[in-house]
Amino acid sequence: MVKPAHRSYSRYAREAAALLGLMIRTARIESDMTVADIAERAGISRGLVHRIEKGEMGSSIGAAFEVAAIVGLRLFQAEPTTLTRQLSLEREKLALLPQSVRAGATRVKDDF
Amino acid sequence: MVKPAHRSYSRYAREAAALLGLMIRTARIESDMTVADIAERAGISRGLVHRIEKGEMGSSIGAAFEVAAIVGLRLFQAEPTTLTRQLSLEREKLALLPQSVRAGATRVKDDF
DNA sequence: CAATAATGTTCCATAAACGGAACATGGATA
DNA sequence: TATCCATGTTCCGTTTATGGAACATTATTG
Repeated sequence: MVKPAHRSYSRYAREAAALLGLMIRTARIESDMTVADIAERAGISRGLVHRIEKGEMGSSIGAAFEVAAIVGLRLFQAEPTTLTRQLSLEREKLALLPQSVRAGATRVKDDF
Repeated sequence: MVKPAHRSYSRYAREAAALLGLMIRTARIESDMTVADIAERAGISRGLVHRIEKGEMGSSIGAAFEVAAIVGLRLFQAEPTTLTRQLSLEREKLALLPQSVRAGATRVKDDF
C-alpha cells in the first residue's frame, strides 16, 4: 500500500450525481420496479444499483446511464431550475412516494 | 483469470455517454483549456480526461461530473432536442472548432 | 400485530479503472 | 515547410469498484 487518496469533488459535481441518483430512484419507483429488477435488467448487482441511486461518485458512467435508460429517465432533458433547487424538489417528490415497492412489478418496455 | 465479461449497453446509454463527452470537449475548447489543464484542476490524469471525452463507459461518474463542472457545463440543463440529434449537432459544432488548443489558456473562474 | 419481502449494509475476492510514463501522431504558428 | 506542443495511444503496477452472499433493517400487506 502507498496512499489513502480519497478524492475531493466540487459541490456541483456532488449535487449532480446526487440528483441523478434521486431521479433514477423516483423513476424506478414510479415504474413499480424493485432494485433487484433493475439490477437484473442492467446486468449489474443489486448493490451497484443502490450505490448509483445514492449518488456515489465511484460508480461508472456506463452502469449509471444504463440504469437511467432502463427506468426511462431522459438525460440532458429540459430542466430550467437550478441544480440545488432541483435537488430539494426531487427530495420532496420522493418523500411522497412509497419507500419500498412491493412485488407485482408491472414490467416496462424492453426496447431502446 | 476467470471471465472476459465485457458488458453490453443500450444504445441510449452509449449515446448519452458519448454526448456528455462531446459537450465536455466542446466546452473545454471554448474555454481555451488543454486536456492537461483540466486534468490538473480535477486532480485526475490526462488519460482519464481523454477517456471521459471519448465517452468511455468505464470512467467514474465523479470524474466525469467534476470535469463537466470545471469546463462550466451545466448538467440537466434545458435541451429539447432528442439525444441522437443532439449528438450529431454536437459533432458538427466540434468540427468547426480547432482540433488542438495551443498554449496561453485563459484561466477560468475557480469557484463552484 | 405478524408475516413477508424490499431495501440497506458489510465483508471480501477479483475484475476493472486509474496513474504515469513513454512514445506516436498531427495540428497550429512562424 | 519546420518546429513546437497538444492530443492520441499503449503498457503495466496499483488502486478501486464490483459481485455475491450474508445479514440487518425497514416498509407493506393481511
